[in-house]
Amino acid sequence: MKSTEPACQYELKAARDAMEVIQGKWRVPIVISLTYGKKRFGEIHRDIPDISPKMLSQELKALEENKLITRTLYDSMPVTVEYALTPLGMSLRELLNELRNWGKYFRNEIIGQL
Amino acid sequence: MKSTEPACQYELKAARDAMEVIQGKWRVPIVISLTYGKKRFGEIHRDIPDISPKMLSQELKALEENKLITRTLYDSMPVTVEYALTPLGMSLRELLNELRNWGKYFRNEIIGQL
DNA sequence: TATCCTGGTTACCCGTTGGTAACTACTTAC
DNA sequence: GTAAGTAGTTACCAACGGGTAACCAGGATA
Repeated sequence: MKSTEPACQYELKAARDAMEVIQGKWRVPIVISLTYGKKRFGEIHRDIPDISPKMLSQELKALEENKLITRTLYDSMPVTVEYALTPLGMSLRELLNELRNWGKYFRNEIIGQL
Repeated sequence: MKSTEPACQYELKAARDAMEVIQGKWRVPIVISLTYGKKRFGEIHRDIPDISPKMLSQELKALEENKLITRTLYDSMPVTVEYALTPLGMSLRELLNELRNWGKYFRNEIIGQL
């Protein structure tokens, strides 16, 4: 009996890399919010009303460290900050599409039956 | 200023549904292992050497509850148990592909630069 | 002078996730 | 009798993720 799939190991590592970046309750929602265009802190917050400022700030930092978003500070009258997806962040589009598609499918198949 | 994207709310919910099912350190690896065909407990364990039997058992139960996999017990000489993807589980293929593709891309773009 | 807007930070707490080690039960092989 | 392979279970514990509430600073507005 084959003990393991050799190719499997490499595929597993790639999937884990991706999950590490996406993992957690808030990163996917934040990135999705930014796919509609650059936004300010408060605008993202209004897109995701149940996130606390602490988590939003923390997760934005993590996304910036992973080069998925940029943070731009404007020295306007009431200091404004704009967050935007980098090309790398935008490259998540397809993955996020699949995520949403499958989420809808799953809801119809399983959750809908309850 | 627009306070929120109306369509965004529905999209966010779908993505969250999907993430809830996939979330955690081990579910994606387990499902990927099973995309290579039905497997026994020990075979999955050999595909994912760093998972403990406790976690493997626990996550297999969770995946079964979400109707992604089936568990079949065979009354053979040394009791064997086979896990296999359901059609719903197989419907994750595209999502998992995107996950792996993006993981490889991310590794090249970011991790590779370090 | 007080309040609101901007965009956060800090301290504290709790529940879940996941890790380790040991143990179970049955059968076959040495 | 002892080990090894089947498929797990149990108890105990540490770390992290995330929630709440309060607070901060600067400028504008009333």
